[in-house]
Amino acid sequence: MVKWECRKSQAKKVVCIPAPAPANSRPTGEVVPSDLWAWRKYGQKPIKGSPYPRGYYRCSSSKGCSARKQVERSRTDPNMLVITYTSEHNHPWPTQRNALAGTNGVQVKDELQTLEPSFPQGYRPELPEHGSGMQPDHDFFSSLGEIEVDPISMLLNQGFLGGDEEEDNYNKDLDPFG
DNA sequence: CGGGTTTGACCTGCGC
DNA sequence: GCGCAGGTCAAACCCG
Repeated sequence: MVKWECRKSQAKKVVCIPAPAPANSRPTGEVVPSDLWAWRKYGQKPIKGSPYPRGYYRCSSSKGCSARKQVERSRTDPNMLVITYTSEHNHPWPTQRNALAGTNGVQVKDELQTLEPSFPQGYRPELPEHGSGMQPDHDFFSSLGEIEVDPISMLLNQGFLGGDEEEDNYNKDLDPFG
């Protein structure tokens, strides 16, 4: 499901997820399931070999965050989205989406708790607490990859994907179109 | 008014 | 060296 590519000393994570109902997507944009991080789109380009454009997003949760992600639609499976994560967040969790609510800074947890019931295996994301300070190169994101589970896959694994067949299919025939 | 999205231009890397 | 394709920037626009 999750693939890590360690080229040029930079980890790149590629995840394949089923695209939400087309009716949900915007005319020119792709609707991406919330992965708890706040993303700001900064570009879009048509990709050669793919009839669908690719969107470029940056993390807007934190100013100095270098986390980026690319969202493109699989051309073998128009109903599938391929999200590529580049770099990682240099901050724990969104500081302007839930934590900023003012009520408290643990609302993020609430969101995860909602997901928890779907994970009988007992997966519990380690939410870095905002008081313990955050390391510039926190391994949080990486650890997600180690266990091959991350917020977005969590959302999708709930039932969208029956298995890895779709992903496998995507990876083995990448050239039916030339 | 601020933040996010859209969209064209610009820059860079790679293959021929 | 040139052209292509991918990636990023930045200005304009839109929405809450």
